[in-house]
Amino acid sequence: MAPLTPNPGMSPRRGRGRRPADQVRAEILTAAGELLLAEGMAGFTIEKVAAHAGASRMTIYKWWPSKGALALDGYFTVVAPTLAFADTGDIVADLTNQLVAFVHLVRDTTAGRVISQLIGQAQTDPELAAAYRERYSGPRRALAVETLTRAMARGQLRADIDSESVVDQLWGACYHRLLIGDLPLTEDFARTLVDNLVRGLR
Amino acid sequence: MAPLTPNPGMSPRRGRGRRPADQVRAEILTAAGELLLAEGMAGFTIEKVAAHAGASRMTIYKWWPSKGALALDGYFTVVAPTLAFADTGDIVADLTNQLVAFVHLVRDTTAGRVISQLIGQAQTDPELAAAYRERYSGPRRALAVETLTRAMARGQLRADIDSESVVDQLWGACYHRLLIGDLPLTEDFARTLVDNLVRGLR
DNA sequence: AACTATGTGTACGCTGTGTCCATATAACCA
DNA sequence: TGGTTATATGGACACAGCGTACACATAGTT
Repeated sequence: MAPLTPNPGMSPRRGRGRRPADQVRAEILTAAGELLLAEGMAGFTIEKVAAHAGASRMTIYKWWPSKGALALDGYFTVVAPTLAFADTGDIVADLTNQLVAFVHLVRDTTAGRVISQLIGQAQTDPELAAAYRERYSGPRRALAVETLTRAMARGQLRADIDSESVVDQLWGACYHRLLIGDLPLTEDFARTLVDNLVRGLR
Repeated sequence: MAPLTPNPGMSPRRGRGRRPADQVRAEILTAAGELLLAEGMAGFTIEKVAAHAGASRMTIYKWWPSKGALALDGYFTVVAPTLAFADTGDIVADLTNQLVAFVHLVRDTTAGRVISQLIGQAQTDPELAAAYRERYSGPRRALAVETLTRAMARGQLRADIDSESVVDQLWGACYHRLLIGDLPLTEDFARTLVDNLVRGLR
């Protein structure tokens, strides 16, 4: 189980001495992302990242303040953010599509495990938590709120809705199943979430 | 910052040799719970638990398979489960009360930090994850589903609701704010969650 | 009184962290 | 072209925590 080739496809290490900073940074980030996808946060150590990048630990400590920060950077390097949020004018369809896409990302790729472990790590790493909010959850929440607000303006939803709370009831519900895992995270579940909210329970 | 007295209120250690198993187990669990509330998962180590319990690390390794398992046991020892779920016949009031109580538990006591860190740890500790599901989230989810089912039988809610998904949209939404923390977890938020779902968004 | 189960103290090796040095060399500037 | 500076490198260090092993002490049981 060693699919990670040290220094993949780069010019071989030249021994001691300085290398271009950007190149080193790029190799470290790639190595971090690959290691994250391959082994998850459990096997993610500064030492391993340094080894796979053919770099020295000192360099990593110099550029990243914490293990979590490096992991998050590595994650974004490998998994493109893809923050697009289609707005076709049909809020129910848009929400459903977005949620279903999220469910597939989380279930059918390694990203789900990585996300959950990043969130897990963030519970004891304030810097990582802040970085995660700022770079990941924040922008995504903003896009969803924006879409909901437009739907309210179009009259597809009540105008007095607290759209932030709706985000928690859609994506938060998915994260709940992802993180606790007592029930499966399925496409049907995603559709049911939208249906419950839009139609109401009674 | 050393509020934890070693071996609080127990007969003093008697040096080497065997002590009653039940007594040792009880002292370890108490120490684990107190340490957890005082320092959170970050400062929770087997060594510290052993020190505060006046016990040897070996003993802990003998009885608990992992650090997470010990933490969970310690948590339940100090924070009583309190799984009661009032059923007054008014489903909206019952859900709201239950959610508001949860919000207060999580915000106004140290339990919130501990819960979030236990969930966080569970992301890389399968044994802890299983124990958490079995002993904490599972029973709580079952009680909520049961209450929802009764309300459906009484005709207060539609009969074709998937009550499991509703649980995720109420408690899961709270956990979302607890774990991500980009928006505050307030009593109003809890009320809004119930309102959104019951009335529907349009 | 003997036996067994179990807690205790101590020591060891392992992994990972975070920090320090001296050295080498790329990038920059005169 | 040559000197200066920034930065990457290897290596070493101390520290913490985990998990294990062994010998010894003693409570519970027969």
